[in-house]
Amino acid sequence: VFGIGDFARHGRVSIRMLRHYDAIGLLRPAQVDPASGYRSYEATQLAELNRIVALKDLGFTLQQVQDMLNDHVDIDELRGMLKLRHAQLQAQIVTDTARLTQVEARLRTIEREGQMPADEVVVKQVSPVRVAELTAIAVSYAPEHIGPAIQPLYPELMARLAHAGVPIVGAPVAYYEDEPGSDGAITVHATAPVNVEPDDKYDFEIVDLPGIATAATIVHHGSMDNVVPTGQALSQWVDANGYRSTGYAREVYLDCPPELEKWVTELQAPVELI
Amino acid sequence: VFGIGDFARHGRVSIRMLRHYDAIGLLRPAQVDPASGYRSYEATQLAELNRIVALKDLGFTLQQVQDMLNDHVDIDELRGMLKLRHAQLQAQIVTDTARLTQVEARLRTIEREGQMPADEVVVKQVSPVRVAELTAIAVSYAPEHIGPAIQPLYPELMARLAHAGVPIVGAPVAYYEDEPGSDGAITVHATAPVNVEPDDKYDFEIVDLPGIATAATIVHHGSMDNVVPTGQALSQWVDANGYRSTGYAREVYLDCPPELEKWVTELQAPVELI
DNA sequence: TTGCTCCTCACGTCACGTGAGGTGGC
DNA sequence: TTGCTCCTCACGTCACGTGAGGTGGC
Repeated sequence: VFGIGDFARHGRVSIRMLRHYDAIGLLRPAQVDPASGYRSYEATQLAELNRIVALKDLGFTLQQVQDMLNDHVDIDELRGMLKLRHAQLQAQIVTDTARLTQVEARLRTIEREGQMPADEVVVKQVSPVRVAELTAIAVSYAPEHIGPAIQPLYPELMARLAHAGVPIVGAPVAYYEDEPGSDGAITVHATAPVNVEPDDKYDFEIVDLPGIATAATIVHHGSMDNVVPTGQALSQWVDANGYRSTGYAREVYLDCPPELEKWVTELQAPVELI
Repeated sequence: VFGIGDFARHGRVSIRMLRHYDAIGLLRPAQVDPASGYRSYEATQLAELNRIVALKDLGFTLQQVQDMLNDHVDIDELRGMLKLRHAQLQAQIVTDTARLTQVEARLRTIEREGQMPADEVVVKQVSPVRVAELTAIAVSYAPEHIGPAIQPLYPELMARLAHAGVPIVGAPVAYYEDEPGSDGAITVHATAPVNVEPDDKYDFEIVDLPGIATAATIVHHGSMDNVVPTGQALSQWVDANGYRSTGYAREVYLDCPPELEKWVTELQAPVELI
């Protein structure tokens, strides 16, 4: 029979933990002195404590451990809990591995440039959105072809939306697709988020833009004429951080004041790991 | 310029997070309406928010992020923080991988036996301890040779300790080593923790038992004559959970009442991953 | 007038760590 | 009498989530 201190030492847990497990009913001492409140434990309780520690080490909460040990879960629930934990651990390892790669990329940048990278790139999820759009075709993805193709579309789209009385509910988005069957030509889509159903009466398309499960994003400041270096920074980041690009980046026009150098745009490149 | 809701949507963070970042001074809104308290953000602040999110995603605390962004850390500190994070992430991945293996082992046991394993094995660290010891030699590690070799040592050790006036400060421990230059013979050590310096006057050895960095442990109930199945359960667990045994197990005699069937012993097998 | 967006408290989370202040037996 | 072990509160942790209760402009 052990005092709480000896029992804690043998079980490699803290005294505070034993008191906590007592308080929540997870592991009650074999004896409690009624006068002093001193707890005492029996040697056989060490097996019980080991069971608790083992389950806790797998990452289960104390509540889950308690349910498992008191047979509050049947075999199928138990299997389910283990499978869930299995999936969580796999996901955790995947994201930690990605983090590790990013930390390494930052360390390399520090060694090379003597300072922290500008931290501009964030990987996030982009949700689906319904937009009104006009399209045009550019002969290539080169900026000198894209710009002239897309620029006239926006004033026209805005005018048609205004004329149809359809309000814009978010920031305009541009996106690009390969023109099928054509050699290097690009379909450019100029869009603005709306909240209406498709209708033949409109002189623009209503399209549901799918979400992007994993998008590497960067904020571009200034005129879109100077977007190329920002786009390059984005693809370099993607390459250096264990991702691969899976398509053309969307452009979200967050702020488009008359002075072109004050524009703020977000580039959203769809990517996947490794 | 965005209201807090729009800004949160574009940054894929919650409104609550923006308020929190305002409260702790991490990201202040560009404007706050003095009358209503309404916050507003500028498009360019999205780059700032992205920087915060990127560093947070690497696992840094908000305090660390704040220090980094406000240049409260120089380049060497920054490198140090990144290297520390790198090491932490590696350690995290290692332990999560071990957890994953253990969850898989449990799932296999459930499929095979229709119930949760008895959860007896725990991996923990064993700290160094100073002991008084007597030794003997057994011709092999077989239980029928070990038992007769070690059993007489304990009464003798206790008697000599009592005679020397040296108090025992913990549970007795037995450990085993290959007898060098001999074919399969084992040196058996019967020990008890003490708190004295070595001295020629003692008729027992004072030895500092080293700690065990990684020990797989199991609690054995009952006489040591029946320890074999428990030892087998332990080595099966070690094999099934991605570890490898690196030596003989220590035996810690937690409770040794006169009735042999009430003994409680902990086996501590030194192991390493994979 | 009804929605919608926004506001400020303030409690809850999870598993303990860490004092503060005090007691009982050698 | 001094250490030592043990006791019971009770606050702090970290980054928000989640109401409660209320306000201002279309």
